[in-house]
Amino acid sequence: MIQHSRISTLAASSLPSSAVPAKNQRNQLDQLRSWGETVKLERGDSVCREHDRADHIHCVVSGLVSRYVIRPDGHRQIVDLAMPGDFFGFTHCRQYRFAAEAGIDSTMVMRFSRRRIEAFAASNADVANGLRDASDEALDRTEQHLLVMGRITAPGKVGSFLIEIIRRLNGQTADIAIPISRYDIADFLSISVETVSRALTELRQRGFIQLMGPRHIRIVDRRALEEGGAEEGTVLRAGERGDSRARIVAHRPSV
Amino acid sequence: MIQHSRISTLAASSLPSSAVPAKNQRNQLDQLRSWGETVKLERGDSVCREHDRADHIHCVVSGLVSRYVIRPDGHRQIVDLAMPGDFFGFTHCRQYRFAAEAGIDSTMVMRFSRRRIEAFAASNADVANGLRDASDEALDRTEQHLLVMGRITAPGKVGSFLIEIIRRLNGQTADIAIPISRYDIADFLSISVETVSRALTELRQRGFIQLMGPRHIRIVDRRALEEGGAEEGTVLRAGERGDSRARIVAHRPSV
DNA sequence: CGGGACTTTGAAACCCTTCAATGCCAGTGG
DNA sequence: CCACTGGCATTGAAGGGTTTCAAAGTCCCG
Repeated sequence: MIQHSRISTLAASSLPSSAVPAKNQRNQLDQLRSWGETVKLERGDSVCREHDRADHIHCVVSGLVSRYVIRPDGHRQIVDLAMPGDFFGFTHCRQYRFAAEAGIDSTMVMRFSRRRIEAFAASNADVANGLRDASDEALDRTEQHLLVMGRITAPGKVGSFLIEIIRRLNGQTADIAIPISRYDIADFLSISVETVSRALTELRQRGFIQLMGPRHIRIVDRRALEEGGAEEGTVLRAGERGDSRARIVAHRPSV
Repeated sequence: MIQHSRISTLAASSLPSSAVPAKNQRNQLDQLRSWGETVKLERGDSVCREHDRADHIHCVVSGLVSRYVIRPDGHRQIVDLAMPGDFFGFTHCRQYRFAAEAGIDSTMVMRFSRRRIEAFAASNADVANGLRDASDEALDRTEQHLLVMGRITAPGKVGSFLIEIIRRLNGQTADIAIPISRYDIADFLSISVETVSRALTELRQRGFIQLMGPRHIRIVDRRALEEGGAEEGTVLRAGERGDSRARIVAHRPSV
């Protein structure tokens, strides 16, 4: 569905092969790649803070980066989960509007000086278009997040989240090794941790997913997950929805 | 806070003067502007549909454009409100992921052939960077929407929405002429129409806003609006929050 | 003047949040 | 080796906010 960025070749040397399409536009991008500094981070290590001067563009090489804000009431809201191949740090503001930190250990992040890259892009269309692609990808990603946030029920949000994660992680199998905790999921979806847990339990009880472990989930009925539970075509035993005892009677399974 | 796009000069001839910074990068952008076709739309007229082939990039000249999806259950979710100077249609997918239609009468939209503009950008760094700026602006806009969606309470969402709208519309005065209906606000915030109405009523009763008419609102206490209601520093008479009878006793007003 | 779209308000049901408690597991130090 | 600690996950119960259903009011326009 979503194609890959031209500028992905930037990090080609260190990205997993699956994330790097073989393209021929590495004209001057090779030089650009040499400009990147790669840093290795442990979970919780900061990439940048809110209100820091926005003078770098970042690219996740491996691991995971959470971008978030802390609200006045102390709540954390995660606005983006950047995974290998994802760029972040694009903005028109002088300061970053979000903090960013590694979500798991051994996260590798490449960063580029905005000043240098802008100067380069000013006269090099390839670089400029590469940046544009990366920005467009970030936009697609954010819009997808917005769609998930727009779901009304918690099982709907969590289900959409799982599908999106599996799409971005492997896209092939129905098994997910969720890279983040329940707390992270909660802050990503703006619901409470308990609700995340209950939603997963409900999805399991309805037969939509299997929980092999806290971080290991298998998608059983993708369609039902996308539709967030009791839609047309889904028949509940007792007719009520939302009750944790409700179960599927008839449904067409799909990966 | 959010700076302006280089490519804004594209529509310079028809944009309101306030939206067009005087920049010197109109080298070949003038030519590009001539490529745009401008169409005038009435409320509800379609700009593009979901799953249409994504072969145009659009720019709102005047009026307002809603971008949205219709969910399987019939719910409409608005993911973007594009206002004068805003570009939309950026995506890596071959098809648009959202429909777009005029939100008010006499909306003017400029559109550019993606094929032509891509071909031009491939060798012209100015155009490529202009497009990148426009994409970055769309990203900032979407992330802002995400922040609003992340608010927990309805008054918080509606309050943030009002502040964002006034920022994008005029940014100066405390008065807003809301360009959309309660239904649109509801679909934009993913809450029900009734809740939007009740939230506005509550914000009024608390003294945060004044309702001069359904579409005419005045911000009285911007700070309180940003913080979404009962935060520290806000003292309610009876101690409870959320009761429609609750009122502010002491608070520091600000525009 | 009636129709239709929009807005507001009420009441009941439902879902989520919050508070609380339990269980699990890995890492640590006695 | 084992108790202990801290982070994470799950579950229960109560309260509160939102949705849903219903109805009334407003405004514009044909």
